[in-house]
Amino acid sequence: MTINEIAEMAGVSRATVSRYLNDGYVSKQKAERIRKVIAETGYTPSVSAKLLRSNHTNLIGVIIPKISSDSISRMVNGISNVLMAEGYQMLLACTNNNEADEVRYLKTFSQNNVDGIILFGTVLTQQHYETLKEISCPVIVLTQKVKGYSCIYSDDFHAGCALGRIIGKTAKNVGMLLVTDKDIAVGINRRDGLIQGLRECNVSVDSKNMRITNFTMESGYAMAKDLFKESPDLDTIICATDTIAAGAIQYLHEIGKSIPKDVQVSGFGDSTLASALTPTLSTIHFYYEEAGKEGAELLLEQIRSEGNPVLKEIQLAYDTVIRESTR
Amino acid sequence: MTINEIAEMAGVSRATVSRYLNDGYVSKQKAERIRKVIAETGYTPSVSAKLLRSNHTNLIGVIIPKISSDSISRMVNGISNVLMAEGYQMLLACTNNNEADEVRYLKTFSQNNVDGIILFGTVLTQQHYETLKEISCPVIVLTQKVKGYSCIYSDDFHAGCALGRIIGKTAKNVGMLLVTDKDIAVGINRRDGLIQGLRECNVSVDSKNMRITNFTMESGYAMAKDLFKESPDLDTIICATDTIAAGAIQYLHEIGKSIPKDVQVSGFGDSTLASALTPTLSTIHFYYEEAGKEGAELLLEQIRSEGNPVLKEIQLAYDTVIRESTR
DNA sequence: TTGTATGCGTTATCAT
DNA sequence: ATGATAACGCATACAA
Repeated sequence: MTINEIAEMAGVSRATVSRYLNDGYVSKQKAERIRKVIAETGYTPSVSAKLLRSNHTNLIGVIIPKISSDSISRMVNGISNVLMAEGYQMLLACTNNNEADEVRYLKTFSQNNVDGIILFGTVLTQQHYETLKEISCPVIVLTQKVKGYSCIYSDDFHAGCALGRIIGKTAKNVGMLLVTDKDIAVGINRRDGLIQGLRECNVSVDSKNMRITNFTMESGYAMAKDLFKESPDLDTIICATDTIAAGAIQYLHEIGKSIPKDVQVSGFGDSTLASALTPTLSTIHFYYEEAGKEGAELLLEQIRSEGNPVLKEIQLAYDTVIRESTR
Repeated sequence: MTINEIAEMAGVSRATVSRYLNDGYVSKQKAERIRKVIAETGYTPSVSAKLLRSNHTNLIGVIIPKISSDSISRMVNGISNVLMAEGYQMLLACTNNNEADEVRYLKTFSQNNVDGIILFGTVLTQQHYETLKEISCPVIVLTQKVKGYSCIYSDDFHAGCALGRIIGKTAKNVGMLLVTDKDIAVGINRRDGLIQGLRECNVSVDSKNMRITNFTMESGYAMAKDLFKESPDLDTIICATDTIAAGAIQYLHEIGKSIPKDVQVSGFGDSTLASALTPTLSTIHFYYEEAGKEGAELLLEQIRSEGNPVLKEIQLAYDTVIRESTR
């Protein structure tokens, strides 16, 4: 079924059918004839042909570091809802934390003429910046603050402060399970916020009691073990994510430490995991779904106002969620 | 940048450039000239235009019921890896368990000329079958067995048997936390397998000790509560998914039951959750990532052999994973 | 081996 | 209000 056949069947020109489909600037009678033919044939216009002319694809590329993450899937969910509602489709690329793949997908998406890109930032290299510059469509960055681009991020620093202030009240010997400081939001901001909050309670953390994990439960377990080999008398383990905390808790169970009596533990992110753990995990709640929603809306706004780029930075709120794993 | 400009700059016809890009049926010298110009300009062919002619998009539509699920994200990961490696892109649509949306996305994808569709089946209605029939591109169904379509599914029934046989050895009063029996794989097959396995141990389950949950932790919690109000002396809770089991465990902790001494608990799926819970959860491991991989490969095979449709059913293996939550 | 000409299904411009 | 016609960027049958 093409517009030509419809036109012929309705006894009008294809231009009229096109107008019927778009402006609607058609006489009552012809409109009715066209309507009928379309209904009978079940004709739907070719998307490719339409796009060849209009030069936009209604496709949005979304690049995420991994798919099996509670926080990421919540954000993607927020994005997806907005996009679908607005008639856009979501192209999802997963890099499995491979920075080079991030750059690669950035290029692929750009070549495929997506109307916009949402990049979940983790570590942003020089490569990233160069590729971003070459890209013609709007890009917005999620979870990291990056100059020159619209971005949505959480207030990791102050969330860390808030959590640090609470935990600091009942902490003496603190160990920290962190992530690479190449990740500004999670690696640096959370750490610095926590340290600042603890300091306000006159608690300091010796750098020998800090470990870098790679975001996984296994690595949380391993580094907790390592930490206790170094300092067996730790009474507090602060983790950069809930997943890491889950690994730490596993280890503490294993060596028979009671949580929070012997050792208190905290996470970050308020994942499903956090309330399923025993004891339930004290953590920071971020409005991830909201972040995704805002991100998608911002992108759409940017797409629609082509020419005058609307650069915006949106910082989302957080809540401290105190459960059973802290004293 | 269009193929015309490249042709002009290279001093050849656009047909030659096109051939260079596709068949490669071009003389050395001209090929070199073209290569150079393309390298200089950074030209990439317009996808839309190419597709208008060739009528295929290199796009694969994937429809999933929800994104924040361990099993689903593992399968999607498997799919994604294969697709990306083969130069396809993945269009992801999430229905949030809304059956009508499933049908809607099936149509949308079809209209957008995706080359193939992977449908994560949950509940398949008459609507689904009718829409599937109208769709011209290959479709493969994941996690459910459906006649007339290629599908990949786990052996839920026998997995249930195996688990039932093990748990049956130490069970007397069994409660079950199930899901709707509209979901053949999870709702019926797992249940029937479990019951069969238990029966082999001369354990039977009273239907008054069964509850239907809606896949969530909250619902697992609520139905466990409901179950114990009915039968306070249950010594075994068998759940249709790990997530449901997590909710049940939460409730058992709350009422002070010791796991597995007082009550043993089992799940299904071997999610990350399963090893993070306290006690760690006995469950069934399914090769989800493998399922996704096989699904994507099967779809690609089907796309490439257009005309003679290759209908295949692949049933994946399972492992029983016995951890601390069972006796 | 190369170039010319045509068509893919739309939309937009221009007359009428 | 409507229809003819030209573009969009590419691939391909055919001619050379």
